[in-house]
Amino acid sequence: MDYKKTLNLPHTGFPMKANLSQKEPKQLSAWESAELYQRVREASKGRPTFILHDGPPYANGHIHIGTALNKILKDIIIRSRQMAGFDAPYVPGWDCHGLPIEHNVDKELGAKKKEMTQAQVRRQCRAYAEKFIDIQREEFKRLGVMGEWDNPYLTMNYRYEAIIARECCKFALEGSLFRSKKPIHWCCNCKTALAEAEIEYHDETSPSVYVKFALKDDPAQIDARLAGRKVAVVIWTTTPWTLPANLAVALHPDFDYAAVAVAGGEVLILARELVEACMQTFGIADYEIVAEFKADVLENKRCQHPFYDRDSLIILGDHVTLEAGTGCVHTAPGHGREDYDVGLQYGLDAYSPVNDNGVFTDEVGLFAGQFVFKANAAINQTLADKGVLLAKTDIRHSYPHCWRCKRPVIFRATPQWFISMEKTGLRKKSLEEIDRVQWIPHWGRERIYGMIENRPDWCVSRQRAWGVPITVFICEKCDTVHMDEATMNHIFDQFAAHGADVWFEKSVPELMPKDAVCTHCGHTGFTKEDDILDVWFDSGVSQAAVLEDRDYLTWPADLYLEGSDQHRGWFHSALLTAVGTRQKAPYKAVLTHGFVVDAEGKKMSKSLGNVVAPKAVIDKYGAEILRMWVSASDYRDDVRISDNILKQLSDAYRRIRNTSRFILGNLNDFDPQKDAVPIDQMLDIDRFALHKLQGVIERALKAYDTYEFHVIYHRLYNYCTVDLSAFYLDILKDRLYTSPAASLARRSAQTAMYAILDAMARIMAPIMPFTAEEIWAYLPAVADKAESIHLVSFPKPDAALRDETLAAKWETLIKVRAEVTKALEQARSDKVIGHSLDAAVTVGLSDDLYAVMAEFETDLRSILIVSRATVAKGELTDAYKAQEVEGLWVKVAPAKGEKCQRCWVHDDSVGSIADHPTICARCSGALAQMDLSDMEA
RNA sequence: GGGCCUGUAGCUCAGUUCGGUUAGAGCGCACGCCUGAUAAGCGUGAGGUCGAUGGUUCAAAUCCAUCCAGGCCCA
Repeated sequence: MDYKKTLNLPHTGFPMKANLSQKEPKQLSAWESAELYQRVREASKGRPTFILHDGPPYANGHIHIGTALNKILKDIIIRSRQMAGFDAPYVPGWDCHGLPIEHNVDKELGAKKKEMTQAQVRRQCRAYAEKFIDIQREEFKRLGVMGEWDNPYLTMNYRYEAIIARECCKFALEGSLFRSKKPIHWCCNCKTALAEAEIEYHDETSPSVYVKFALKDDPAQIDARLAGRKVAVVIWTTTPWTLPANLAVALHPDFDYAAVAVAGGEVLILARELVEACMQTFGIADYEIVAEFKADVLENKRCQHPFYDRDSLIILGDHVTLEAGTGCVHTAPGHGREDYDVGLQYGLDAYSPVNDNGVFTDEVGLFAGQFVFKANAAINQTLADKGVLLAKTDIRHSYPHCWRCKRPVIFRATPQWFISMEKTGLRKKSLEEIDRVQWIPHWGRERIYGMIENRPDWCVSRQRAWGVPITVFICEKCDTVHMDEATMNHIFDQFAAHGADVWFEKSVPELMPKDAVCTHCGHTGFTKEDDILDVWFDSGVSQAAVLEDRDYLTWPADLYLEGSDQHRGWFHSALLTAVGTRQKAPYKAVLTHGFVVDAEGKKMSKSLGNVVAPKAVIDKYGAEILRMWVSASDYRDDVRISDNILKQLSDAYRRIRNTSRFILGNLNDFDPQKDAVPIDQMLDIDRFALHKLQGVIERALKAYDTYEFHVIYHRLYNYCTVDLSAFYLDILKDRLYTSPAASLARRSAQTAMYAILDAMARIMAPIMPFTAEEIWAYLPAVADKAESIHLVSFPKPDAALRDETLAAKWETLIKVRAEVTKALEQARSDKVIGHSLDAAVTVGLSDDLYAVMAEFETDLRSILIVSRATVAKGELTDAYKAQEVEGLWVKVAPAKGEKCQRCWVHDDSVGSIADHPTICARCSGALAQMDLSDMEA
């Protein structure tokens, strides 16, 4: 007789090979046609909500691995909050306006753009954004991210655009939106402002001049030795044309400066460290340092402008360097970013007497009407004539050029719109709100606090085409900004109906409410502002346009989750727009993740060739493995990815999958409703297994709560390997296979395994939605079993299944077992045994250990997976002495008796049973309870 | 250059808050067993100057300083 047929071997249709990359798309479309997301929403109606508000990715290009990390983390959180008992809707969004899209459309259009209206260009940009929204939407869905994909929020939706305008108007209404001049890159040929991304750097030859600025104040105040002398501060510049706009000379607060006496009794001031080099440049051999001092003695002293009758103030700034020049920096706040920033601190005007063509205005007198670069020569001549030009050479250096016409650009101050950090207390209130938010990790608080504390007013102007305009009107007569509730609502209604395009398509009277009158001068003629809002404003107000505008969401959000760069980006703009209009932070908690780096921890870049594309990972391993990668990493720090790491995860996946498959195979004849064994009738080891499971559940739920997913991954994986596969399931095989199918012994094991796999599947569901669903489908049917695992809740730890006393005994037994396996291994290498069932084991125990182990003696054979196991008191001779446990000796000998052909245990009873001479008494007893009619045939 | 952060076995992570016995786990690797989870399963073993240096202390992966490497954001 073939006794193998009398065994209950595992059977399941659950495949060993996952074939993820092929099967995932099928699963996704099945979920989609079952409208799973909608069903989850319906099922969780009335529960407390958990709102994770999605930060909108930019609708340009394909997703990259960092976007995948971000979206998968969000999905894990959404799914886990959902399964923890919340109603957790997910509304994804896209950021649609802005320069990069306009830039790419520009490239596509080429020369055609010049013949198009702004409205036509905007339509092209809209179509471009739509295309990439569709691409990215499919890519996100492929990651297994579940959400409201058919109704995402888009910053270019008409209603969203209307809300952007409305929020902008609110800042104008309360008076924190104001106009001021600020230098920007300007192309004189294209007559347009340029963003940093539109600048290319090329080498250029410029004049390099050293100019004396005569000190007007009494030099004795600086140093007594300078009393009565003619003193001048020496500056260096490569843009003489900016000298007409000079308002100051900047020194570094930490540098030493020297007063150098030269021929004729004149004294020159410059950085101590640069004296020698400069004197050489000036061709002055005969000089003497008469005094040295720190820069602060010069602060707020006045110099004479070299060719105008006005002062140039001496100021201090950290941007001054000793790399070139004199350590005294010519400062024209209207023509340089650093000059402007330092000028702000001294209340200097962003003076910029240059028009759109790059030509000096009439204000400058001497050089009016000249193109700035051409004026360099005339200015240098004037300096020479005035006797203030110390040296002049040419220099080749890297200089910014226009990306389109390739000509050198200038820095020029033009009117820009700002949101004041001070006028309505925006900075102070934002800082207070920061302390009401939970920052995870906690250092996020320091990071954003420092930024808000130090940032300048928010420049919201962009001289672009693709975006939402700054919707304010300006009185033609008195230049006053016009904004009131009626105007705000009028703009909102028109934008909501037609989009922001109406601003460019309709006339001012059409855009304003009837009878609008300037509150300042009573005039009724207005102009509209042309500038576009900074796109950070667009996404910043998503808290208003999404959270507040959809009735199933809440304001503030429970959580914002983005990369740590967003402390300056979205977390920042969302905070300012919300505090400015609603006095509160738009989020209760902010979670940040690090960046994806390569195997060496280096950032990914095309030039290094270390970029990992999500699609490549999905095609090779499946989205599930990518998701496991996300869950296995401690994302608060930077996250490494490499083929080696993915391969490791792939191995781990197979282990989890196989463990699940083994359990499913052993549950094929198990109906939990009929066959489940009550806990008090279950075998000890099965009860111990359920006890351990409670710990796993508890740990996992806690980790989901604190967003520490790598803890779950490690716990789940270790549980599968150590607790289940190498211990519990290995021991169970004998009982499962050889006991009669419906026996208590087997049903007890099945009861435990069913609880284990059910819990495991639920715990892994947020991380591995595909595999969890697959397991769910194969789990035995019970009444009210949900169609999808994504409709059910997490398992709840059950105190009734815990038994600490039992567990303590088993933990001791596990330590003993570990020592026995070592002894068995030694016997195996000594060729005493092969399989552990070839062995008979005797353990010698100290009194303490014996007290625990004696009651296990009956089961010890099966627990150790040997043919015979006996316990004895005290030391054994000729035995293996335990290394890790005191008072334990193990003696291994070949098992006596024939090997039972059915259960493979060596036992004396084999051969003694007449009907079945090749099997043991235990097996023959089992057979007696079975219907053998099928098998014998 | 400044702000914030990170650095524990080949890999992914514990341990660092409140210093205390030979620094842990799993994977991978090597070797062995099994062939009734089989493109599976079990076991044993080797692997770390805890980024470096200096300091505080009876005692440092843990506290302090400096440096090195890397990341994000600024300049």
